[in-house]
Amino acid sequence: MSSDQRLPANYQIVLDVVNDTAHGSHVNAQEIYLRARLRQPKIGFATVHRSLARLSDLGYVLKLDVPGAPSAIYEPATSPHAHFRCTVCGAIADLAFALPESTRVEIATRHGLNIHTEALTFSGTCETCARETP
Amino acid sequence: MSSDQRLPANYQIVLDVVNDTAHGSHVNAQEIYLRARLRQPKIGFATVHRSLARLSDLGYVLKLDVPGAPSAIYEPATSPHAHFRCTVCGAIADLAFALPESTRVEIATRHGLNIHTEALTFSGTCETCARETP
DNA sequence: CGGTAGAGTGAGAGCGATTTTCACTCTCAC
DNA sequence: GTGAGAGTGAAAATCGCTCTCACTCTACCG
Repeated sequence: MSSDQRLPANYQIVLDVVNDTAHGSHVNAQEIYLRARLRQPKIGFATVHRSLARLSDLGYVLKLDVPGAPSAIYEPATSPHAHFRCTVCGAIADLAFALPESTRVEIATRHGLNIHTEALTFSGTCETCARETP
Repeated sequence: MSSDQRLPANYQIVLDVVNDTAHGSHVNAQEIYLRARLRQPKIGFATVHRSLARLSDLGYVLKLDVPGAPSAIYEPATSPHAHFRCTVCGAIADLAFALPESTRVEIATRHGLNIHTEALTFSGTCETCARETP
């Protein structure tokens, strides 16, 4: 939290928007743009994208590329966890699961890789959709 | 391999192209289009995409949405494994690793989900790039 | 105080992957 | 042979996202 003051005002607004996201909800850039406009009506689309890219680089927010979803989604940077996407309703949910550190290390070692990030996404039908679409 | 005969000729061509892919290589739709044209010069771009979508639905090929990659990539449907993408050179590699069945079942049960597919992708730098970009 | 270099900005054009549209062509059960 | 339905290719459309460019803002120098 030390260098927050150094963020340009707009970046801070975007960061706030993402962080004000309800826990477990997932917003895309379009949605973030709309919400940021409520706080700073003149902010442009490009700026939101630029901010998200930078914030993601800095590790302040998490960018997710979910297979099947039309656009990237963002969430506050929290502890690593997996995601689930319902192929029927498109909803995305957090799953409290992360690969054990040891597994990642072993894979990296075995293949001579430097692993920085991991993305684990499941797809299928959620409880609700499974009931409605048998 | 039972119902292959029922596939429209073009779909079969696209399937063949993907299956003729060198083991471990990863091709995108553009590349598949070019290769399919060698076998059937009149095939259109739309048809290739349509074929891939259907073949992917049928489980004959695997569609991968790799975070950071500009386009989806395809590979023959084989046993499940993870992928690695080098953020420097963009190369994609197969990793012989899959989540244990039990883990998937447990997550599905705990959250009341029907999990059909899982996608596990790591990002970082490959051995070569790590050497060249210290 | 100006004065200015460099980062940041918004609008709109541009881009690349994929999808849609549409009129045409096949296939095949009858 | 014929008609319905699936398949097809070209071109246009869509859609997220990135780039460009002229302008503005900020921070620091003198």
